[in-house]
Amino acid sequence: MNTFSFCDGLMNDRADKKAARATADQVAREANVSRVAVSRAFNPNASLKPEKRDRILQVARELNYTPDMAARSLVTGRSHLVGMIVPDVCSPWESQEIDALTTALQAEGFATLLFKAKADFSMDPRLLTYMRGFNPDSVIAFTENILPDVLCGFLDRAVPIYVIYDDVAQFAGAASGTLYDRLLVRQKNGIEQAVALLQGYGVRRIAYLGGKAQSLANAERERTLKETLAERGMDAPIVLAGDYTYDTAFRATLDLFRIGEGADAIFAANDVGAFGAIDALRHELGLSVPEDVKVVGFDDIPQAHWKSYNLTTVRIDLEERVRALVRLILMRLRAPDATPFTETLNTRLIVRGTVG
Amino acid sequence: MNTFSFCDGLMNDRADKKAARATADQVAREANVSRVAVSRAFNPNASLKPEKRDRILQVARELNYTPDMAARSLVTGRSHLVGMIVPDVCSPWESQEIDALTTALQAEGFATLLFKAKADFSMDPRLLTYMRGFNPDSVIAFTENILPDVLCGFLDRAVPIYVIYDDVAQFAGAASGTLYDRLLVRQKNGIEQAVALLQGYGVRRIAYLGGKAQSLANAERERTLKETLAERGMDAPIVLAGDYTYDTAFRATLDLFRIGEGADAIFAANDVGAFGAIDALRHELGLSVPEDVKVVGFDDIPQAHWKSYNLTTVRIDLEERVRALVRLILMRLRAPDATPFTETLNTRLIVRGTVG
DNA sequence: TTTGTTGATGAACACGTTTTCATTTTGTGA
DNA sequence: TCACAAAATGAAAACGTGTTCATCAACAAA
Repeated sequence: MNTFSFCDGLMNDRADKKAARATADQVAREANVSRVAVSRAFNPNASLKPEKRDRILQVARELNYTPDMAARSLVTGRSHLVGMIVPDVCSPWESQEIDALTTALQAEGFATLLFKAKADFSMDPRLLTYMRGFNPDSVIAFTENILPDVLCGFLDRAVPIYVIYDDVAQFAGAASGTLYDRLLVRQKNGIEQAVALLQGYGVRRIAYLGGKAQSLANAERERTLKETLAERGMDAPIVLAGDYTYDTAFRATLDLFRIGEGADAIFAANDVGAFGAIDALRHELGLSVPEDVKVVGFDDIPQAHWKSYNLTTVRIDLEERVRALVRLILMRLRAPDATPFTETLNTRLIVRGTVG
Repeated sequence: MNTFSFCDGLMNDRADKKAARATADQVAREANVSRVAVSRAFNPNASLKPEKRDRILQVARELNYTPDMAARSLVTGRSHLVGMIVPDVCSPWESQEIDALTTALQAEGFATLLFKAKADFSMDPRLLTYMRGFNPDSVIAFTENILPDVLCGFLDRAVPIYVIYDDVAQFAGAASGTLYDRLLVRQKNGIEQAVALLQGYGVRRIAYLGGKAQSLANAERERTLKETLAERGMDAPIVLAGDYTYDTAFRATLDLFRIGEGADAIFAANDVGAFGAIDALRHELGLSVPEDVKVVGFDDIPQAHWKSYNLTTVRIDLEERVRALVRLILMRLRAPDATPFTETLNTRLIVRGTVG
């Protein structure tokens, strides 16, 4: 129960095939054609007389026939599977991303193969080994401390790998060495707008409530915030440790005001953290938001517009991002050796009720 | 973009195999054994001299070899894939369930194959056709209006299918006709406790804020609530239409108090709906919870303990439920013809701050 | 030593497709 | 009608594995 029973422990008891699925041979026999014709009927670019194709598809429908993906994968080398490695499916932001990616990929004929990494963003090496067995055409990792190069070592076919740093996705192909396709998020815009707004309200002391320590997204946001404050001649932020969770953000905020010196505004590394901060301020410290303390989040998850929070937050457009990522994957699969692409997305501030 | 390009629109361009994965033949050659021996080395119950097995596994590690699941699936008839059909991955309850199921199944050597159904709980028939191609060993559907029998028609192998009604999971095997494995949730306990608590506070007029109309879970909860109220000699509830979303719950609550006659307590079909109701009461209607109106939810999602809501809710133990479901799947795969099993789970009230 | 039993071994087959290639059919213009 | 290109067709090979079956070695019991 505690460990994987993968790879070296699989039970390979043969399945009962009493109610076996229809095969291409059966369809061929029934329709008086060769098996090859059936195959061609299901491949739109193959040449086959239209009426013949129609008849075959008709018979296939009657027999409830579908090409077997395993067999197809074996000869084609394409599994039509996209592996996703996720530490926490419950996280609102990640679940949104999984949802949107699955929808988009499904429309392109790919199915999502979901794997759960460990909660600390790390990954059991055996998980990679296991995943490799399924031959995914591409891999998207939400796990920030497995670097593309490491992943590449395990997936030794030329599999496009995208590692999502929340902000950055990188591609690594065994062939392309250290050159990656990149999906970048320009944090600057949103943070710039947020800081300008705060400054307009006369905010002076800003606290940054961080995400997971290993998170590169978190590092990038912190760096950009510091840079922006400096450019505007404002004081450097007080940095609090966090881990993207509500509870940790809640406690960190309590500490900031009870033990520490407090702040005029809190910049949280993600929306869920912002919720924790808001609740600590309002329900435990007796402070009001935004009158006493202003709060800004990151992500703009659906919960951000709930009236209890009504959060002002820096938004990354999810649909745009997913479209871009899917486009990268498809292009890379089509042209494995093309020179690396780079797509850049913008962020912008969504102004709601927690500032001003 | 709008429709599936499944099945009849697949691009089957051959993948470049320049960096091909190691095959069992290569391992065999390198280790001076037959290919069969390699196969046996990876199947623990096969008989093979221990030292030979060790040597093979060693070579396999060096060559970074993993058995190809597609090939294995082809001959074995087992894909080690569990298909999940989900309308909304973002829903907190469903994402929790996906997360826990994936973790548990992964530990048993199964990977999760995720498909997205339409938002109205319905499913494109082509989605089933598509999924069938991957030969999942079992299917878990979160989509309430695809009945097991319909699913069975598409998956004509003896595939265990579990349809999750949030409260009820049923199994349908082509062989077993209309007899299902059943995973039941006893709603009665939790609702009983909630009603008793409300009655103790002198509540008289209760509103039931429903979930999706097609949802059987919703129907069951409404029915049980009515039954319980009747048993205790209380008035029948006012029933409001909903769809499990925050926004709809928010508006329904406004209507109830502005157009309708209001209520002393609101029973929401799920936690997210309860949040919508609470926010409408507090932030739009100027009423306080729990003093003016008491609110009870369903599910006990992680957000329920957030201070802004601190929701009193009827809990279904997720871990227990997932364990039971995985156990059912494994047993059914091991013994396809065994007589149907039934597991029953309980619910209980988690008392927090929205009542009392 | 002989017999019987158990465990290890590899050749051949099976799984359900796609693809290659040589062949046949169809269509088009002179 | 003929010649030629283009499209349609099916036989056979390939993909990478698990399993069956007959064989062989080893070892214990008679």
